[in-house]
Amino acid sequence: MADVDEACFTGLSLGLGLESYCPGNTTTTTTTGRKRKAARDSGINRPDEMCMMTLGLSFTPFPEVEEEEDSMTVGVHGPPSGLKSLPETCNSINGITTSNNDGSNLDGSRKKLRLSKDQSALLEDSFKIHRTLTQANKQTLADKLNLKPRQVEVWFQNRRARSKLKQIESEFERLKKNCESLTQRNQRLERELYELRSMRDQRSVGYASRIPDQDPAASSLCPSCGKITGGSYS
DNA sequence: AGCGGCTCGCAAGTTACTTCA
DNA sequence: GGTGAAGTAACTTGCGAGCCG
Repeated sequence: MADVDEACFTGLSLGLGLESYCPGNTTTTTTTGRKRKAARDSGINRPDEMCMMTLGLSFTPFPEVEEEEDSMTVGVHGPPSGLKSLPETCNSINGITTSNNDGSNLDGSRKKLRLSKDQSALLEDSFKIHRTLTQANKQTLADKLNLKPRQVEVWFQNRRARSKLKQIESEFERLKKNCESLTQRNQRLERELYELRSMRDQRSVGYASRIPDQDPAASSLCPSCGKITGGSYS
């Protein structure tokens, strides 16, 4: 059964006009259930819509272009480059379906939508309010933006990921600066310690015979005056 | 109450496409 | 025009939670 599911989600099998696939009628594993969900989110939630895809393959979108490969693929012989660069908010150009409902071209290549500034802005605004989506929210946004709910969902997932990445990066920068600062401080203190030890050694030359060697850790710097405290010769 | 199957949402990681220097 | 890097839409996989029989 899983094989059938797989086949139904490839452009090739659709192009061959396999019998229509009814997502709700099959007993599936968790994985295929997920695919079913993805298909539903992409707008394929009715068997008749699967049939529509097959029909969509039955014409030649750009008949003036000779086929270069065995398979009839709209992606390969697709719209003129001028059209292709237009911002597309749906999967059709001049009413001709150019991609599968899963967002990929019929030749199997992935079709990538570029969100407009307005779309991005609205999604950003929504993200600022809530980082996660409710079903209703998702549908509302999708309607507003003329996107599929699945696309809104994906955008939020990616946005959360980007947000987390930036947070990690800024945290890394903060810790790096902290580390640099502490390193500098450590170097400064080591220099001071070295100087103080030198001073102690010079002073202790005269007392060497009278005062036993002190543990450097036993003496410490007075934070207010900077002098050595705790030593017997301060 | 406990169990198994299913669905759903999410995070993490990856792929592939677009844009820009 | 070609190319590599960066950005990002879309995808895959795995996991946990909730629901239901």
